[in-house]
Amino acid sequence: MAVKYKEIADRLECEIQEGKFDKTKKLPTEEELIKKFEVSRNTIRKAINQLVNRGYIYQVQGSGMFLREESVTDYINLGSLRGLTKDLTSKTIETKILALHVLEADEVNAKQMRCEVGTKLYYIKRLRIVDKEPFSIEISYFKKEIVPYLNEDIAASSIYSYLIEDLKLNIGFADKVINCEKIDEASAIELHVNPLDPALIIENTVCLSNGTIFELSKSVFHYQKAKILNRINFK
Amino acid sequence: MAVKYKEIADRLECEIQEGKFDKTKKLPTEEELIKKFEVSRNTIRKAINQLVNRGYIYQVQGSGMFLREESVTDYINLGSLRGLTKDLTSKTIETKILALHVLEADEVNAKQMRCEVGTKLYYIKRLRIVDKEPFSIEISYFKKEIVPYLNEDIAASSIYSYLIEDLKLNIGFADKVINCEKIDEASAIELHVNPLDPALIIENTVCLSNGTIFELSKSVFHYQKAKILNRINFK
DNA sequence: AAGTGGTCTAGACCACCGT
DNA sequence: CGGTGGTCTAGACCACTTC
Repeated sequence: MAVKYKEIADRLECEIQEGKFDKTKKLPTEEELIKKFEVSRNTIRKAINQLVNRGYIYQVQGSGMFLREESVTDYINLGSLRGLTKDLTSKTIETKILALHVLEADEVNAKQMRCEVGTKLYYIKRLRIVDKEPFSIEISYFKKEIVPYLNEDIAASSIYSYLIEDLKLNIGFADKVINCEKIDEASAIELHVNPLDPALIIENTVCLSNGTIFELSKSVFHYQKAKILNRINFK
Repeated sequence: MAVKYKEIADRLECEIQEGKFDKTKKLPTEEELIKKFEVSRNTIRKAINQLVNRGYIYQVQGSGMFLREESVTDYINLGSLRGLTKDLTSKTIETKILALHVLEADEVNAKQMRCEVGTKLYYIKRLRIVDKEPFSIEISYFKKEIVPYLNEDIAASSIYSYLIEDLKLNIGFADKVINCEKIDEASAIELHVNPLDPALIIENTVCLSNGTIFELSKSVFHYQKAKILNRINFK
């Protein structure tokens, strides 16, 4: 990581997940953390800020830092990069690759990804299976220019781990559009729901830190199995 | 406001919305903003951070600060406090109060709001109408202890403006759970959709800065009219 | 009044982008 | 290489909570 505040944030995140502060639901004071990690106050506060933004804690002026209530159910977390694998920890997750090949951007794609028609894109269609039952259909496009290589093994495990750890991509920000539709016929069959049943849909546009769009995806979720959680801070 | 970085963030937000940087899609450098607002670099960076978190801009090390693409369509913004009125600016929005009274928390309410059974709650049911067509049904509970007074006028305009500007509540954070169901009969009639059509649902638990839950709400949206946008930063 | 987080300043050095 | 953001430090003072 090499950056102090992120390292501290990650360590504290681990401690929180291990239940270290569950008894009191209270974290050490800034002062104590400054001594523990031997950094300046600003650095500690930046680390804390990460935990606040990740939805773990909240701060109360004059009082301290407290754990937020844990969500009991398994939710899809909008703010996390690594998808289902990290969100649904209590479940078994499998992935079936339905398609994986390179194609050229048509006009629709090109407009959405702000690139030339004909730009090479990886096209991937995956069925996600949670606890042995179909959970979602995900269609993704990656710019080949940015993700030069992909295979079934990578697509079956975690694409994002590959992008971050192996390709060292710097992922910057994303737009997620959520809505709800009557499911299309093909998806209904694959997700084992009836035609015209509802479907929860997330369309995702992801950019590198420098602002370039590199991925577009559309996920169709089983309406009875998927719930999205979003933790928001107003400050 | 009284706090410099928020004031600067708000001023820059206005300038962005007015289209001041549309030509270049680039903001002034930190250096320039420091001179313009006569504050330290940290303060400017805190202000900028607000704009990043609000989804307006992104920063590129070594290069500058740039506007994010605007979303063309009208979306519900998960991260904003003021609801529809601010999200759907191009539309006319009306609110019909279907119910507004005080009741005592039952066991379900009490558990969700972490309060005693019998705690006094405002119960509000509203139909939101966008461009003359039914858009959503919203059921909210507010702790009377925290929101001692509410009336139809307030509930028909913006409850949150009232809470913030008049009651001076410090709103801290919220959990939003989004899912998709077959609509219930009553809502179907009110939203003018067919029974068993899909419905987009947001359940919302809102806390004050000190961590106390003060509101619980459930909104049922017209599945063809509501789209949610969430802008996420990974840093 | 003591404890704890929130805001702000001034300055140093590093990392990355573009010319 | 100059320009621009990113990280980090040290210290001051304020605002709120708790007792």
